[in-house]
Amino acid sequence: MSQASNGTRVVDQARDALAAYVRSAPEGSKLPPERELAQKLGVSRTTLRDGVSRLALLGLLEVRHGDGTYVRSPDATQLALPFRSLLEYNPEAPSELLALKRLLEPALAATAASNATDEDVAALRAAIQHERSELLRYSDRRRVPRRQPARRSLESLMVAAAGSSLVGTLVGLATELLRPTLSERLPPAFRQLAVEQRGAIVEAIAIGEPDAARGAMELHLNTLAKALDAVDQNLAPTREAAGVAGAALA
Amino acid sequence: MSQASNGTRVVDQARDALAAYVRSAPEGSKLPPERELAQKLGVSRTTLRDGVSRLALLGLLEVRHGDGTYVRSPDATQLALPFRSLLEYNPEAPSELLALKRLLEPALAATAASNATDEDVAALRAAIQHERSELLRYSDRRRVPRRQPARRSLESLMVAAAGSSLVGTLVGLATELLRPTLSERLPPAFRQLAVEQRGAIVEAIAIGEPDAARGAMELHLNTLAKALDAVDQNLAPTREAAGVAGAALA
DNA sequence: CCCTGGCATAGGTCCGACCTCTTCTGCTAC
DNA sequence: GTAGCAGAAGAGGTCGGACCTATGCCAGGG
Repeated sequence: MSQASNGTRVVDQARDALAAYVRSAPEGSKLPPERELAQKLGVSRTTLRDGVSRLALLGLLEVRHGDGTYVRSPDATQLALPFRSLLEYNPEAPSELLALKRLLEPALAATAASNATDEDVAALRAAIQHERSELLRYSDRRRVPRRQPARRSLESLMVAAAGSSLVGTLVGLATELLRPTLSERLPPAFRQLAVEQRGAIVEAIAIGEPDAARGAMELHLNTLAKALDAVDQNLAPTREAAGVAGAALA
Repeated sequence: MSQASNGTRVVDQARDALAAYVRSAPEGSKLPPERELAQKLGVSRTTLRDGVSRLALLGLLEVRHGDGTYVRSPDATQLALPFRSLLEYNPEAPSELLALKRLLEPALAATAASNATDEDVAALRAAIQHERSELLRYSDRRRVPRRQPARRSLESLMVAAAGSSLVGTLVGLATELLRPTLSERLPPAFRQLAVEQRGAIVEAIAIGEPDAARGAMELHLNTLAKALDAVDQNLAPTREAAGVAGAALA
């Protein structure tokens, strides 16, 4: 195992024992009560709780007050926590997240285009259709309402279509961290263009053309970057970025 | 502040209070003892320790047994922890890490070529020279000795030259996680080629040619990927990967 | 001058008690 | 018979205090 794990501290042993326990347990299963588990591992409940807390922070466990502790599979949402604290210090975070997406997502879209199943394509189209209908319904309001948690984003579906890889996890992470900034700072008029660009990505994936998907994604992210830059300089972003997108589409 | 922070749990309040404390404290400063700090925040020492443990896991604090708790600035090393646990499950981790590096590092090398100062270049050349001498000294041994902690890797210097960005952090992270696998699974004969390829990258950065740096980095990573694939299939990697590198150099 | 030993202080672990929340159960009222 | 509420049971959350162990510092002896 990793050499960073061992140590003379009891809590590390407890954490490793717990990690081994969790590894062999099925997703969603319930752990024994803390008192019982502590006795079984030969440590105090305080120490056990410390170890549980660390694994919970890593997303391997979910602790529910009054109910129990459950085995979870870590995903981007859990990993977002450490990154969030890191990015809170940095005012450049949005542009850096976007830069990261520009490096990763074109490749991810290409992979998705090669691997997507019919079900993936159906889900992607449904997501786009949902975005379109949402756009129509709330086009006259300033604030976009809270999106339904059940509805997965285009990015997460793309990640699924490309296969759950490290790159996919990072893309999901960056997307989640960037989402609030985009919805706050970009004018609503931009959503129309963004949705259509995302639709183009989906269709490129649907017909299984990696290069087309890559190009469509690059175009989309370039547009977003331009818009964000314009907002940063207190300019009206609509004209310039829309012009860029239009020229590229022609 | 983040809405994920608040909650009815005492430990969350303590953690937030601590985070605020840490934010305003200078790097390297020492926190008050746990007993005192717990009383000051109005929570028990158990709860305070839980909060401290979480911030330590995020890399914002460093706890030293018998000494004290110190304020730290989070870096890639700290962020590596959650990722390490995530990647321990995945046997495909090395190839995925390498895939990530292939997406990020060429761009990073290009940026470094545009931004590197004379001091950066000097440090990069020194790092390469050190790798060369190390190669000579230990060329007849199987194991490469533990590298000096004071000596920074080519990657971390490149990150510094490119400016400390999110992409740089991720590259440093991937490099650190991948290092043990590479040193274990790649034959020692490969180090000679790798060092020379890295030297080419450094010289491209030195003369300020982004495209050359990008290309040199792509070549280096392609070679690594080929070699790793060959090892995975229990083949002798030297011939094939060296051939690829030679062809690309011609 | 260096080394060594011990003391003060810091974090690490344990215990046992109590609090709060969730769930389930069984009684009660309609 | 069913809907709804109250209580019990059991889970995690918090507490305070005791003791263990590692570190840093300083005095004393070589």
